[in-house]
Amino acid sequence: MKTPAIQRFHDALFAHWGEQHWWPARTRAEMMLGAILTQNTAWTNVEKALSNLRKNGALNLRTLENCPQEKLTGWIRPAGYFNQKADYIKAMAATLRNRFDGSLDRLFALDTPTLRHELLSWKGIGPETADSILLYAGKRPVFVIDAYTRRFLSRHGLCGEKTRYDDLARLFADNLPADPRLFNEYHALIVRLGKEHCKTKPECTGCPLEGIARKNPDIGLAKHGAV
DNA sequence: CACCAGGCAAGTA
DNA sequence: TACTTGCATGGT
Repeated sequence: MKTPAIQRFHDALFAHWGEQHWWPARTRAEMMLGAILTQNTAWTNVEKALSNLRKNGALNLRTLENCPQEKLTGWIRPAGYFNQKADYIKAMAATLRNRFDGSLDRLFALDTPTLRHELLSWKGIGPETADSILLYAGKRPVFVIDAYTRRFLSRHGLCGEKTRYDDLARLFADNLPADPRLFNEYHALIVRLGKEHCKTKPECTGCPLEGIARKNPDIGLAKHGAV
């Protein structure tokens, strides 16, 4: 199904804000830790947790696998759900060593479908976290469907409330070239839109997308401001 | 005080 | 398959 607005929205957002330089992490390990820590949690709290890990030289999976559980929960406490997330991180580190010789290079040598299936088999890694890792650490052309993306699509009448994750992902895959750089920027732009604009102005007056919504009857300005 | 924030697993019907 | 519940901190 063709939905040209998907491409147009990206172009308008990119023209308005430009490159977003995501994911904010220096290494794949830091990226993957952030992906777990940010689950249902404000990014500002994740930054505190990552800062604690960095201060203690624990932004790598070998250190994290061997450190005491109480150390780890203490460091990531600000990110919430710290008992669960500590287990997820410990399990990730152990799996990486047991099945991939502790090498992220070996993990990311897997082809995209195999790597996605592998990540989804890890405790604490669901579709959103897996796809974040695929896109931002693995540079694969996989679109991330998170709470911001759902709100964005829903507000613009491009999906229903109960649309499945895979159907939302297909909406992007079917209307964009499979370019990881494009997927990267688009998702980051959607998050920025949700964070700093639509959050404070749900009606989206002055929103970078208002003009597009006005010109396209299939989108409809009425739905533009809907929840 | 309530409500939310870049989810997921486990249990139930 | 389609709900429901627990997990937890910090900001508004």
